[in-house]
Amino acid sequence: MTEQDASEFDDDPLADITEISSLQRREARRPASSSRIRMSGQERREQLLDVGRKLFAEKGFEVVTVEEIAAKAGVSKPVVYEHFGGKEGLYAVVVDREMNHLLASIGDALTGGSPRALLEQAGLALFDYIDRYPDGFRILVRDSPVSQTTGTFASLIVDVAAQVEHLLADEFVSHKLDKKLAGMYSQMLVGMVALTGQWWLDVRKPRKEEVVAHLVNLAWNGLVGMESKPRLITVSK
Amino acid sequence: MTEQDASEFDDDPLADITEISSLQRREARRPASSSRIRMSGQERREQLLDVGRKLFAEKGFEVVTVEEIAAKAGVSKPVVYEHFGGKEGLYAVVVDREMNHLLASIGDALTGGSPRALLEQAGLALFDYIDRYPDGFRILVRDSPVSQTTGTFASLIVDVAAQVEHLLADEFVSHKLDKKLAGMYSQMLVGMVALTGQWWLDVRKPRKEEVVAHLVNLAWNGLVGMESKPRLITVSK
DNA sequence: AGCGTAGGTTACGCGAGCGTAGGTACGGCA
DNA sequence: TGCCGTACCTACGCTCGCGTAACCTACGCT
Repeated sequence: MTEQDASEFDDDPLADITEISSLQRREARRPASSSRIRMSGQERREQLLDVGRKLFAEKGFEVVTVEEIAAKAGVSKPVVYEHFGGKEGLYAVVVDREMNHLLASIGDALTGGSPRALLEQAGLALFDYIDRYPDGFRILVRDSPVSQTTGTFASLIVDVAAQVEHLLADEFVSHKLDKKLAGMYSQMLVGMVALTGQWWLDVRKPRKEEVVAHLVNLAWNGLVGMESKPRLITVSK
Repeated sequence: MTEQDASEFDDDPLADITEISSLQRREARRPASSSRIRMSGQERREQLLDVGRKLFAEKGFEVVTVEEIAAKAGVSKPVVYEHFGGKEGLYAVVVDREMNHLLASIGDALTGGSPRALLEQAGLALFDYIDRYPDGFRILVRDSPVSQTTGTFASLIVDVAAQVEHLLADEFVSHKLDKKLAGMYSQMLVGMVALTGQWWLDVRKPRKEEVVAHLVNLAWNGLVGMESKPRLITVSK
């Protein structure tokens, strides 16, 4: 239990280095003797971001070490510090980029239409993002509801829930429903979607369009059938 | 950014010690000089569990240190090792107990009735638990969807989702719906409830019965209006 | 040829946190 | 009254991970 599993770091310093296609070509026509790869600053930066994203997604911020990141990138620690000033710096950039990726995707998808169409489009956009950048999504949901003390970073879920709350509130008032309920229902919707997304990340079984269709189905039916003062059929004990 | 906030540990070694009522009485009739408290093994064990639960809930497993736990309990590190063999040991016991608490609460509440009544009762039981043991709930949801590599411990959400899946599957077949969808819908329901629970943990604003009523309302309407082959109204781009 | 610079490297200092060895206070019991 | 066990302490060793100082080297440029 106290043991870490070994084989974390490979012996061959080249085995685990993330591939950068253009770079592979560049290195291919080199004397085979010079085994060490030299990238431009920009290339290295991008590569470190890739490596970091993957590791953070797998193990979480605290558990990942700078040495680990450097090793997987085939460089030594100071390189990481050179580019990002440390683990937090790298993490911050990773999170920021993913956040922008995601928000842009969803923002683009929200091109008018009926509320229901909006819902569908947002769902599709989200699942497209999950499909394309699973590691990013893993990171964004990981330190999300937690954040309180742990993460000094932005919390996706909280942000999204706030946005959804706004949209819902408008919809509620135009349907003569209590606006104060919007916060609660946004939590329900976001939680529903977020966990389903995490689940789909691993199973990938129904096509994402199908998942979104069911998601929308549940949410929509739930919302149109909504009562402002629902009663429980069982008496409170 | 790199700084930790100070004032983690108090100067007064007694200020932060968790109170155990029976013990306070015992100590009250002691010579005031002996400031150090001596508990029975059982008492100390329970107290350490209390302290640990609270800290784990606040900061998460990795961030909490054994010294911190010991300090807050008013003892020194070896005492913790004596009882639990380390941080992981203590954590394991905390999680195990909370898990049992919760499952017992919900299990007790599931005393037959219509499916809808079942849903309501389970919801009420869950929110009762959240209400009574907020720290426990925080811990149980924290390392839940993550688990993959990080947590060697049981994952509440996964377990619960599996249970819900079973219940749903039965219900689905009797309504001529595809049984394979049960897994997906269980994720939706569990995610919905879990995030709403976390949210309510902090705001506590609508009474829990009301929250559950809305939760059931959304879920129930969503499920009865369920289509086996929902279509998206927007064409897939 | 010489040299500046970009992209590295090795090697170390340092603090935090884990876990343990060995000793102390004290109450009950022969 | 002396012994034993239980609860608890101080003090240390060790490892790991962060961050930095100082040095290296290939390559383009004039």
